[in-house]
Amino acid sequence: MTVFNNLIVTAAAASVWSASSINSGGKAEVGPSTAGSRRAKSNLHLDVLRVPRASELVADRLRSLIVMGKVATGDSLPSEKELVNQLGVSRATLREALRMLETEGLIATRPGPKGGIVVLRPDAANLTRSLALLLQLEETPFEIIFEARRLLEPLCASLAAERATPTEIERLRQQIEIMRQSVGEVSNYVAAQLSFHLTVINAAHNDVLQLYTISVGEIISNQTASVGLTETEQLIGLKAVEGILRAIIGKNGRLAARRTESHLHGFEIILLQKLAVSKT
Amino acid sequence: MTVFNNLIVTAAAASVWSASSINSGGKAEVGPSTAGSRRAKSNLHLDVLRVPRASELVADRLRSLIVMGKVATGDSLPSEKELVNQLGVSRATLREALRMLETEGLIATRPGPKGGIVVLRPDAANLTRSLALLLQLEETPFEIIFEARRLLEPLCASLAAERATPTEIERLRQQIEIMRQSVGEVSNYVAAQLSFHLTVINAAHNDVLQLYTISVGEIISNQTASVGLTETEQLIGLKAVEGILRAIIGKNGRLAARRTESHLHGFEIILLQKLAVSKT
DNA sequence: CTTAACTTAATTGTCTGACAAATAGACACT
DNA sequence: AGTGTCTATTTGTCAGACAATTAAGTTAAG
Repeated sequence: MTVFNNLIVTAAAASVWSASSINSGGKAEVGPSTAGSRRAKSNLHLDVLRVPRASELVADRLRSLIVMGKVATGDSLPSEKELVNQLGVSRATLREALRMLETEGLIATRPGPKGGIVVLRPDAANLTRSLALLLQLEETPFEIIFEARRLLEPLCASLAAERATPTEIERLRQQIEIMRQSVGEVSNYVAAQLSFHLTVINAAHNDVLQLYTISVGEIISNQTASVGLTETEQLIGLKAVEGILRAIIGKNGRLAARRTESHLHGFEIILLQKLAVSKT
Repeated sequence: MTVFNNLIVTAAAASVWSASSINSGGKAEVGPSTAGSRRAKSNLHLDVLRVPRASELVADRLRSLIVMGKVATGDSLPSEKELVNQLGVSRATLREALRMLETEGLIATRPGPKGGIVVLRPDAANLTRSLALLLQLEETPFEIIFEARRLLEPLCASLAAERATPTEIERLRQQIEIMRQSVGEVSNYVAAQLSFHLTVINAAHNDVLQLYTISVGEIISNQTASVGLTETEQLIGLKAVEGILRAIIGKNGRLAARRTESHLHGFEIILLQKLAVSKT
């Protein structure tokens, strides 16, 4: 159970990985053979010196406090006045740091007594925002996003079949029961189905996969929240999730994956049709 | 080829504050049955009113400009002075907005003439940061992160086998050639292998999957960049990627996936051993 | 002619002090 | 019980000043 010590890379250098972002081109162009300079060039390679701003340093310090667990979720940080005193920076600088941490989903601020700076527990929402931004800029089409979910969620279902605890299976059962009872009331039905999916994803017991699947799912449901479902469609969905649950109970990962895939696929077809209609 | 219109959800709803957020318990406790109030309670449900800050509105406006393509990547936004004039807000407010956009990876600022506010093309790095933050807070163990990559990258390989273009296959060939020539020079070898992996991931032609696989890969290689590889290990790796390429050329998705999985698995075992050693 | 040192101007980075706005609580009034 | 009013606290915004950084031009020395 080895745990990473320091996953977060402070904005310093450019990460080796995404050398030239998503643009597949990426000529690299590393060669030090650009010119025949007279003076002998030493091979010593120095990274460019990034001079950090005060506001970045403040953000780093406060972020450390939070991820180190020095302040618990829900606790308040000292007021801006106190932080200004303790850190020895101006309020403007401090506030710029606070906006950064806020954008990272680590804190929230509110005016008034009893207000102040509160530590949050970041959830998948930030991941979703980052992803949405990138997809928007790439003008990624619908179908690609659907495809990604159709590949990821079955993976989760497969793992869930191996790993789901009795408690989780019981919860899945309850959620199906709620779905059955709320056939006809679209918003309740949809909410219950969402819970079912989330529980399956959770039962995969892999945080990374879980976060990914949730965030691609959030993007889709943000876009499709408005479309309704007929009662027939709801009944079909109900049957599908029952089949998924049976596969999970039977610890049949392949079957769970296949059923999840076809469930999602069926849904996507319906959604795409309705969206196409509502656009005209 | 339907494309989403507006993927980005502006921070509006989701009253981060007292909504109990992620606290797994999540009893919800919404029921309007808390008391037997005499006066009839209407069922009307109103979301809490989020009063936006000026700085948030400014950030939204500028973000729109960028994602709408009104300003191209690499271009400069007007200087702070001009923006202050045009938007009618104080410089402090503007600068808080700029820090938010900067945290989102949309802009960078630099002092001096020829400096200013330049528009960036966000890449996977932000996604990686968000993910790293979440994993650090959850204290997600090594093995889970490895597992995620071991599930995602074979998926990419499988898709790549179906979809890789001749150009991409040619590039893969070249990268293997570079790997072969740089056996013995660890850093060059590792860089070439990285390029190979990135090209495979690219060839899957699914942006979402691509971004996910890259970001989990970045997290891993940020942590393991320091460990070296013996010449024997490099030769094993070389054989492995040759096998993957053959499977891709043969359009055999399953085989490509299986070989990628075992390649990664072999690597992980080596890495975990070396990390365990270097910790003692 | 090349190189080094200096000046200049443009832009972001930081600081200070002030006031506005939002909010929780106490208190008086009906 | 409810409603309005005051008060104190905290964040939100503003205005103005100066410091730090940097690109380009200018001058002087070799």
